[in-house]
Amino acid sequence: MLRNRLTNLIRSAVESLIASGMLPSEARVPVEITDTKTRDHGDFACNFALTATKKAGIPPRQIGVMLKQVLESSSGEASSPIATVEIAGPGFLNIHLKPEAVAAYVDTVLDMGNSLANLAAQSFEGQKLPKLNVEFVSVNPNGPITVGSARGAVFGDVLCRVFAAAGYPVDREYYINDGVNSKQMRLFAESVQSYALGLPLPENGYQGDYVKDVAEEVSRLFGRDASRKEPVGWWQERSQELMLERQRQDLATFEVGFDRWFSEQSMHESGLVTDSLEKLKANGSADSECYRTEVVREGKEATLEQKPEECGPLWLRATKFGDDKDRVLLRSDGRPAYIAGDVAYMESKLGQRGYEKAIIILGPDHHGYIPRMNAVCQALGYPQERFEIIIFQIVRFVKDGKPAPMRKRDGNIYELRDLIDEIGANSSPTADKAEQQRIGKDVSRFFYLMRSHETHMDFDIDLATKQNDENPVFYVQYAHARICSVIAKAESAGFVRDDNNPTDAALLTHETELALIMKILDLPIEVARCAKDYGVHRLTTYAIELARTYHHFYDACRVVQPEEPALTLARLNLCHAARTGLRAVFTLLGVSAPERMDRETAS
RNA sequence: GCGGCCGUAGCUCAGUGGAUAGAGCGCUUCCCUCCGGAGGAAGAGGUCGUGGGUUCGAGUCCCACCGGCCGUGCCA
Repeated sequence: MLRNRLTNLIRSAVESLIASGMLPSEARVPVEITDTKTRDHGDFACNFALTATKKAGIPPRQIGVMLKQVLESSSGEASSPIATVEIAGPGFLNIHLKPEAVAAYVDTVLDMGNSLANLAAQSFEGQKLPKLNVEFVSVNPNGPITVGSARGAVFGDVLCRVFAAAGYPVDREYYINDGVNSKQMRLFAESVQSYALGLPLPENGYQGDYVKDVAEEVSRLFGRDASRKEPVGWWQERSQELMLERQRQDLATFEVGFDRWFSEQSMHESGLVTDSLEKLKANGSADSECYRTEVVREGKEATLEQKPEECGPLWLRATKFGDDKDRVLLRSDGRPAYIAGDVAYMESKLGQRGYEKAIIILGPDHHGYIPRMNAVCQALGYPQERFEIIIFQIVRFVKDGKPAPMRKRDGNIYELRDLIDEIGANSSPTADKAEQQRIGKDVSRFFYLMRSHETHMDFDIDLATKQNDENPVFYVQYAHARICSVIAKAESAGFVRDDNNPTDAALLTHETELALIMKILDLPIEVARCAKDYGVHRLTTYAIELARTYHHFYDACRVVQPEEPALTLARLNLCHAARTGLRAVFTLLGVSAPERMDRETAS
């Protein structure tokens, strides 16, 4: 919007200088509008003169002078938002905007309403955006959603919300590792069975309350005596189903949802696994020749060596596609290796179901996976650009200032649901369960999202559960509650926003008013950037900044003033616009927008 | 060994190759005749791990080193 207009203005100014011969055509470098750090540097800055100086062969300040002339000569026209241009430092153009041009955007924001974030799509205009499949979480159905996997869950969730706002068609998917031959799933089933029937736990069996929960649920649903007679396969099916249900519930509480829960086993049954392996054999990427290829490194030299191997397994020749070693697809006895499912799954996404790009979000223990999966992608004949793995880094849990194991005192795994419940109970002891979960969800989501997914993160459990004032989500939500309160106050004084009765936005001239408008307008730009570089944590920073900008405005400008009805209405509109902006970020972050916040006073 | 990530204020961390490096918490002051004080204003606090390089310009990009965390399977 505002930035686009400025970019276009400067671009055409450059063109006119080139047309009149004052700039050589080589000077046609991209125009970039940047933020300024202080008010002294204007509302926006442009570094064109600095970036173009070399190609133009003209000193930066001289280019600046020419641009200033062109831009200011047209600033008298009503369509130009530019008031003045200054040349500063080595050759920055500091652009000062007309206050009324900024103020006019309040109406734009109000018109957009809930779809404000969708303006991000403007940054991708003219681009064909690929149809995306984003797979994330995908925790094995033999364990709960832990506080560790929760990081990937919120990250993936918000990333998908951002993609959608930016205009990408996107489907979210959860991969269920439910292969019937899985040893781990069998052991899990046996463990559940032991708990349910009071038998001794198998060696290395699964322990913990969640296993007991599943066991009790099986007994409740099917009867202890009836289930006693059932074979392990029956237990496997039931315990897997119930475990998945628990995961689904926890994710729902966390406001993370999926378009599709995709079963690994279904691909074995439908023949897709076999078909995909045949495809690899047919195109020469897989064979059962009697050798094994490995990359051998000596210093910086790397060579491919073929080593003798007993005949039998079906090999994916992954080394052809940059992997370190070839991978077994079918074991010597004909049973598929795990990666066979991955091959079929890739084929399902990029082939069968026609997604133009598949993204997988994985934890830090998976980066050995990247070259392997890239090889799978290429072996199936798909270009590398159509597949991407995003790794989020580890969450380290800290308690009492020391690294803490991911288990609670009673030895149970720290589940996401425990975290949500603890935060909610501590911050609002007397609220009902649903309200506590809402608070726990808001705080934990925000906490996870504050850090970049690609950096390590210390999760201080004491901090998150006890000292809630330190969590900025309350600061941000308070701004929203405050706006609601002001709007209610205005209403009781007889001031109501009315689309049919336009207000005079030009009355908004105070520096904090203009700063607030410009901050709201930044939202679509932030969203577009997130869609490009996946840095969704910046949305939390943005939310805090927007809240702060509102508090500044609130402090400096009184909204409800019966003796100034026109100004009151103009400021009321600004409040609505700010609330629109806050709600838009909240929606992206999956954080609620409470209209009032009542602190429980600790006695 | 190989690979990934990190090192910025006392603590937890932001920071798009741009000008005087920011925020929250903590610390020291101040501000309700006023729409919610979960707020605002001011102050103290920094060799951006070290050393080179790239360029008009580096916390940001490249290389080396130091320090920390993690991963490295014919497992699923």
